[in-house]
Amino acid sequence: MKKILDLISEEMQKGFEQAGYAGELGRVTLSNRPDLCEYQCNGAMAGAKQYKKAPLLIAQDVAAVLQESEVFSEVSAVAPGFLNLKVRESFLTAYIKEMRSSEKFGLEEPKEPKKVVIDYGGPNIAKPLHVGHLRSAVIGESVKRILRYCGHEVIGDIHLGDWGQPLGLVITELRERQPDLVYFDEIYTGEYPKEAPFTIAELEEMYPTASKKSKEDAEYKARAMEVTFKMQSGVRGYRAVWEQILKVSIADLKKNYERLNVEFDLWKGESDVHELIPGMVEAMKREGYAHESEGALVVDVKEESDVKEVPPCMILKSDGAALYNTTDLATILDRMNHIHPDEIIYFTDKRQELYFEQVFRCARKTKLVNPETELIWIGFGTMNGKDGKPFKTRDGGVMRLEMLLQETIDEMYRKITENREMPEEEAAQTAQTIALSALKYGDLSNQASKDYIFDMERFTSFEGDTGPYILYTIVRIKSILAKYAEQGGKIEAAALSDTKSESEKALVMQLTAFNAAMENACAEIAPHKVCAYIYDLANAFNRFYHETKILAEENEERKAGLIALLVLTRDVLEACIDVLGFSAPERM
RNA sequence: GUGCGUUUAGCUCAGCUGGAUAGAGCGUUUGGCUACGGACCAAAAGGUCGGGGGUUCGAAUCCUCUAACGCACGCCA
Repeated sequence: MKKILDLISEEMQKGFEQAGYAGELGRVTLSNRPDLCEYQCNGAMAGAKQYKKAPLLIAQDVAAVLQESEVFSEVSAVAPGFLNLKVRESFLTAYIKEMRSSEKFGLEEPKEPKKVVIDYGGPNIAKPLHVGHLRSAVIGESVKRILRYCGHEVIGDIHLGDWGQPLGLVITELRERQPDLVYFDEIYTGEYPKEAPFTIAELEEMYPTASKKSKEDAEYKARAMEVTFKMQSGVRGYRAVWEQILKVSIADLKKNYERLNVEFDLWKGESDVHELIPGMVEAMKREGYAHESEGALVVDVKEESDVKEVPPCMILKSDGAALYNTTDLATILDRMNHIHPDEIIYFTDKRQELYFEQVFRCARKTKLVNPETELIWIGFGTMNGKDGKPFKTRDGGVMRLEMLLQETIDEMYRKITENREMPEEEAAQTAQTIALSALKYGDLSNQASKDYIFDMERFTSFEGDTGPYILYTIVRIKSILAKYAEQGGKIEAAALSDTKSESEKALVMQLTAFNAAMENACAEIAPHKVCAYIYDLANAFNRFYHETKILAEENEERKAGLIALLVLTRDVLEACIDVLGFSAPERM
């Protein structure tokens, strides 16, 4: 169904045309002076020059022809030329009734649904998940859901880092510690053990150790590079260890992402495309795109319109080894071959901007993608601590994602058991649900591209612009609806009736803005717009709730109408938090 | 050095793509529970939108200069 602002604008356009002016002037927006009107139109001022007429006179002409409108209950022209509008309750009621009976509350399907691959998460199997991975996962997941909700076909790919130097380092460290493992016996031809020779905890500890050693000890580093090469070139035992690392690590990653309510459709990684690399590189050479420079193989990606230096995109290092660029390009090739997406969206730290610019240009130049394929990179800012510096643990180390989540859950558990009597198990479950909303809403309500400050106290608060506040509002509605059902009440969407108070009308108006808000968030790839929308909606509801008796309403017809309004509010809120990637409990 | 980003209330952030008196939350001050969840609601105080110049009837928003901070600039990812 059409967006409410479009419907209102259409009516306004008719007004302009009937009064003898151009219809396009009749664009209506939400009022920025709610004390004066509900909607406004500034077209008279925009048309003043064109018609060489005072804006106020134009506005008055338009207002005059709209006095009998079925949409507007009030149209007034005020200086210097604003058209102040109020809409009829019956118009709004008709709109939300249609919303209620429509799929996705009337959100229109896109004219041309796109096939989109979203590349997010990007953990390295040799390293533990830390807070830096949170943003990519949370934002990527939400964008995936928003696009999907809006009718696009979306494939989320975790794009594991499973083929680079970090793996070589970990294997080297393992060999240092357990040199006698059969994996490292290159004459061995038998089967390798099924059990991994390390636990996830050991694995997580080995990388930082090895990384530190390689920086201090050149010989160690050389060994690690050799090991990386052995693994990549398929030396049997090294490949078998690699498989063990992959297995142990993925099991742990799945557990962690599941707790975050993040689901990937594809668990592909760099290793999945490594066979594509030789052919791709060969083709780039053959077609004259790639050339040697300072010993390395590069593709020039400078363009004449550049105002800055854009270094060439490196395809192979001077030692002939592949690097991040190479696997990313091969991944694009792989996706084009097997998925044929219209669009690929990447979520990474914003420091990688230039890097992706190079990769995208290279992919275009070497015709890895079609000219119409959109490659979109979205960089997100750093999650900082209260001091404005990158978030650290109390003793200054890197905060592991698991720890952060657990701390948030503990804090939430403390709060709910303080306020409510609740069975142990339910409290634990609820604490998790609310903690996730706190963490995700705290992240998503900021613009992705900006750095943001992680403030546990603020995010877990039940007051203000927070996840828990949104959940509280939903739970409150559910509680009323449950009581209503206990009393034998029935829920009928058709019962929606004209609004009776200002706060009720404000709530309804906020509901009618749903499709515009969702569409906008989708078009701009901006989950924070969904957050802003539901925060306004929750506020509008709480205001309305506070001054309206619902279950105590004596007129049964009216009561049924109010209940229907509550149901719609709850459903819209839940649809929105679902695209944000969290959910609401029944009680809290 | 070059390029990109940020700068809005004490703090954390919005600002619907140029409109009226720049909005929220937290914090501060004050008021409101014999209704359905007071983990709520209402109100007040608090801003020369980093600074200068320009375009426009009209600028936080567009252009330009400038300052501070952050980031990136070939063999890391």
